[in-house]
Amino acid sequence: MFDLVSDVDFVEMVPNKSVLAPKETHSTDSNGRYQDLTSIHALDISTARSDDFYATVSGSGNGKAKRKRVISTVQRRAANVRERKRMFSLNEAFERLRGKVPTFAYEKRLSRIETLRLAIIYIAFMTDMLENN
DNA sequence: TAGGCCATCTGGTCCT
DNA sequence: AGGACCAGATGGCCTA
Repeated sequence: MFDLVSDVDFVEMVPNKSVLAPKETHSTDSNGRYQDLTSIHALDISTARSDDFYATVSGSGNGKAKRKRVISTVQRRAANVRERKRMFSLNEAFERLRGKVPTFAYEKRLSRIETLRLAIIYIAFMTDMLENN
């Protein structure tokens, strides 16, 4: 079950893609998306009024109107930037975990799901070692 | 070409 | 009120 651990190799896995950093340039997407999303500092949220962020939605049967949060384009872009940063830090954590999980040196870079599964196996193995020694 | 993986966007919900 | 978190959708890239 733990055969791969016999060839323990804490090789630093080099990412084969430069996908670990948020996009720093404007997109060339044919749909024109990702434009001006580089820096949160470039976003001007000051012009948006809080009233702009809510819309009345017809109720779901009980006649009561719901207040749905509707954000402006500027706020949506800011949220997108935050989400990219969040995913970036998540990927950094995955990268650190890859560095701790033993793999064969010639193996290709572990995917995120592979990293998690292997980490589970590795932790179980180490726990077993501790408990039986 | 299909399938896997990933980045990104987006809207909903939770939390501070 | 607004940021963090999450999951679904979408599209691009890569490999078998």
